[in-house]
Amino acid sequence: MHEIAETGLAASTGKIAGRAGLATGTLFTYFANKKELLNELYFELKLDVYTKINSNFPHKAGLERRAMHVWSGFLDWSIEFPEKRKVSAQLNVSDVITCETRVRTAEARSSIDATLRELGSRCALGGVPEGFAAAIMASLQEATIDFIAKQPSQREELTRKGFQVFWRALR
Amino acid sequence: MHEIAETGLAASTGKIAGRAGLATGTLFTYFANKKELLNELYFELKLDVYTKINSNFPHKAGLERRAMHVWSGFLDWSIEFPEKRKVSAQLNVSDVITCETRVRTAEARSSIDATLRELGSRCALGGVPEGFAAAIMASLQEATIDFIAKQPSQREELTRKGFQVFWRALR
Amino acid sequence: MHEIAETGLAASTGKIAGRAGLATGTLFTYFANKKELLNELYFELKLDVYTKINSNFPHKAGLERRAMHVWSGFLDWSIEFPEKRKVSAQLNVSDVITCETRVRTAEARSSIDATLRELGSRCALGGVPEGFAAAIMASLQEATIDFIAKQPSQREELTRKGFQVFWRALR
Amino acid sequence: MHEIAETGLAASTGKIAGRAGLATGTLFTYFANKKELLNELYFELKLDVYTKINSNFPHKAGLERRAMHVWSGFLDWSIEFPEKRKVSAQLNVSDVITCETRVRTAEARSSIDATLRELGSRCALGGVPEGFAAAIMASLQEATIDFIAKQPSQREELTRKGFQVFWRALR
DNA sequence: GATGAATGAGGTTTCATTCAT
DNA sequence: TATGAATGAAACCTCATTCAT
Repeated sequence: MHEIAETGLAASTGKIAGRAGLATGTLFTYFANKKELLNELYFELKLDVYTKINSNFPHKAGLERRAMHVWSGFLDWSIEFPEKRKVSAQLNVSDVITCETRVRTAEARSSIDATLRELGSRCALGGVPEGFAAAIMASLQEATIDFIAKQPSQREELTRKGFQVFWRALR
Repeated sequence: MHEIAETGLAASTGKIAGRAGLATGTLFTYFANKKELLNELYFELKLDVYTKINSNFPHKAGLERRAMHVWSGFLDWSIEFPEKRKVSAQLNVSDVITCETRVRTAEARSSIDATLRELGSRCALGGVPEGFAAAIMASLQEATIDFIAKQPSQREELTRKGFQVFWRALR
Repeated sequence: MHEIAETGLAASTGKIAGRAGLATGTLFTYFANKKELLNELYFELKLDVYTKINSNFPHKAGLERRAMHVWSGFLDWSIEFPEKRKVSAQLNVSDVITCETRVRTAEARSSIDATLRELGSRCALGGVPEGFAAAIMASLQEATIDFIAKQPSQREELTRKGFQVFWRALR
Repeated sequence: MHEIAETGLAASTGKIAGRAGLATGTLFTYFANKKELLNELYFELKLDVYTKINSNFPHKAGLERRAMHVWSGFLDWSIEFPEKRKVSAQLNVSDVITCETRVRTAEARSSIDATLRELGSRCALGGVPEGFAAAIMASLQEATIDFIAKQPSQREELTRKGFQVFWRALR
């Protein structure tokens, strides 16, 4: 992850192995090839956020509180581990992530998905396609994080304002 | 652009030259190196949307009408020229676009920026940082386009709903 | 042998070990290196045919009968164990078989060599170099086996005709 | 060819390029990959013998003279260019030669094939499968060449005796 | 004796860029 | 200005062999 955060997805397998304290060839006793390594890394990173968000999820709270939990859970993680977020985002837009990996990560979302689905179905706009609410949250989060990265001092305020944008939009 | 849309940014200079009806070496009489070529391409693509949006801009209309113009201008362009949007997006997240290019593209935004700045300053949320409204619009557009790509028949409705999300959020 | 028959001499030591139910490293407690393993395999295979041919050798029969015994002994073995023949042939043309191994295999030929030497010395052509008759038999056998492989139904006839070619040539 | 004659088919593309006075990469402007290079080499070598044999072919002579022409044509070439023969033989038993290449080489045999087919059909043994005579000649040539390589002084005699073996066998 | 993770040299192939024509 | 063969560094990956357990 460190190597990719610095060099991008084009980071060579040799360098990646070196960073991990391994010889070039040793890498391939753990991963069949580079693509598999990247998919595994993506899965690990996604699992990391999802686990964090799921861990103290306010299952019994109202929709807004739950939505806010998802919102700030992802934002906090992104700010606490900027490398993780950066690499995760790069992998996400790349074309190396297979369908199987996407399915595997989706399976780990559980409560997050339930909340977003509920939001979508009770949306003020009337019927929106499955996943629209989730996509909007994700896109707004990306925008918000970029701003927090530029102005870390306003983190709290931007986190709140970003969520307001999201909440007002859908409710 | 065609070559990159098909192959990604890793498209070789040789193939790119071939597509353009040029010999490998001739490419480098027009561009000093690949990075410059990609930056120029990005600039051209951005100029393309911005010119289109600016061309019939309703300067005298109210804020909502102007915002809607920007919103649908970008969406229409994305749907009419999917390759342009795809390549533009790929270049945008890559690390080849230089600071200079970003400045150059920003300069071509004129009326668009004015509208979005106005929206930001008159935002219902109270003070938001410079550029926040623009970033939110861009991120919501990305999300909306992805959905339209999946369900082209609902293009009109999704365009409208997406804008509602945006408008309700900020006003 | 199985692994090499399928993959060729480039079969990796790891795969070979796996086929034999051994761990990668264990292979090297039995053979110092890959070359030694291949030489040993070649020797075993040659010993296998030679033992078979020698086992029921008609020592007291006439020259033609003895020659025919050698001829069909090798052909039968090749057809009964196609993998053995294939691997043996591959090793034979490769450059991994050492001089020592060739000597060791030659030593196991005993009666076969005696017969072929006799054939050479009583050859209708007058003096031919030591080993010429043996080489001719071997080469004709290769050709014959290739044809039997293509047309298994004519095995008997081709075996007979091949021997006729051989016998008429030298007598 | 020189590199492969010395090192075998495992000769690295880098070394092959170096021998030809080219940089590693330049090789791949002439051949798409190593396999194609080897196939092309095989074809060239085969074309070389066939052209030589066909060039002064005694079309009007009797069967024996024509057969002898083919026989000694190949033997002379093998002895004059031992590297060509060695590499050609190695390629022939390897599994890199494609079906297409085999067809292409076959097309260049013309008069040679006609002679061998005639020999097969007028064979003293009665019906033999298509190609049997050709296979027998090839195998006997291999054996003969190996002996000439060991005893170059007896080249003429061995060439003659080898052909006698062949002729007596089939007629 | 058996194990298998670790090693790193070496293999093939790609590609941005140059430069003589 | 146009060409495209030539370049060689660098990429990914394999594999014979070692050695601590």
